[in-house]
Amino acid sequence: MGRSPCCAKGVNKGAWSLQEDEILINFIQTHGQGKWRSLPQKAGLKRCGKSCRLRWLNYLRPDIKRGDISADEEDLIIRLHSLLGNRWALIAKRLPGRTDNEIKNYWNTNLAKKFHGKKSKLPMNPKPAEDKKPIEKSKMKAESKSVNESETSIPPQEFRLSTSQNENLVPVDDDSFNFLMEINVGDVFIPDVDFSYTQGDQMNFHMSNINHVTGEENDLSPSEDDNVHEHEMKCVLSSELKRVASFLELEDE
DNA sequence: AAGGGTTTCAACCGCCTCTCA
DNA sequence: GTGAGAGGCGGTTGAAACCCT
Repeated sequence: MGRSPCCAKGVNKGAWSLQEDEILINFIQTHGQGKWRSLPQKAGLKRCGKSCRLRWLNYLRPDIKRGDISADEEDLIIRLHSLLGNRWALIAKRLPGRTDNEIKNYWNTNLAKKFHGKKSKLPMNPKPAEDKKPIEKSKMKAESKSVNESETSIPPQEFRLSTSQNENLVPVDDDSFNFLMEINVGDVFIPDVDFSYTQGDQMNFHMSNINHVTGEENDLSPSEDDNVHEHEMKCVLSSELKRVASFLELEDE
């Protein structure tokens, strides 16, 4: 009947006591972390191994940063969430000392309401004019020329930022995937492009709400020219995602 | 002060992926 | 190549804290 339960009966649940915390900290300090399933028994804790892992990673780890999320951190969370979606662990990797659980909670309690249903309305950092380089549609199409023509359909699936094995990255896990933002960390900029994905033979592709150099609202509404075939879209997205992956240093070692 | 509603966040649950024999 | 076990992850829950009347 499926997998065996990860936790044996009789383990403690709920909030951790100070004594339990001390036992876990002492054990990990002397033996290191890992082997979570066997840890409770070895440490003498009446806890599930996964519970120990979670307690350590989310609360007891010495490098946990306590205190409120700063404005900079919030801004980064917003931008990364726009790019990565609910991939809290990935987002947390970009915020030293913050845990995926903390970021997830922060998003759900503070930011979700703010941005729910507000595509392309994310705050933008004003940038010097020379840094603004919206993708040109003509360039997009030119890039799509290299696409493997034999590939005719892409099943909806989760895209991966890892590019080491899949030369052609495959979007998308949602009805839409939005590059909503202009990433501004380091020297890499991801232009503010909205890729609307429609399941079927074609994707409707259009750039929207591009924050131009002047800051003026653009009027690039979808048109015939904006429609590209799915595999072309794949190529474009692949190119963009590689840039993102490179920027985020998320590619496989 | 009381109590009812709302918010917060630590912890749990269950599925997915990875690793190794 | 395959299956089992362990780790990782995102969604969800629920107790405690907080707020409002």
